[in-house]
Amino acid sequence: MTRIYCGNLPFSTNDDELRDMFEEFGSVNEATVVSDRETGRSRGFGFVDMDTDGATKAIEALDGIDYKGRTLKVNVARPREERPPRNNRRRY
DNA sequence: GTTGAGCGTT
Repeated sequence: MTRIYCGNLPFSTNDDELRDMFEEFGSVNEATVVSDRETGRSRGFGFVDMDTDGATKAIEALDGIDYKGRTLKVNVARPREERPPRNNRRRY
């Protein structure tokens, strides 16, 4: 299984649409469009978890293509960034 | 609009 990052998505793209466009290259385990937790709006990128061979094919096929006026950026995802504690006020 | 979350215990 490989995690894929898909950036520059139109705000109109949903999890299901993202899954559907990757399904044609392999079995998608999980497809998620990231939304801002505080606004509920799409952040314009998402992640797809699928079979490694399908992921490779999908990256080659989808990276750089035009999708609804947006040039998609598709590549293997980086590990999730560590979040600093939000409930810890800075104190000096 | 470019690399996800949670909001005290999985």
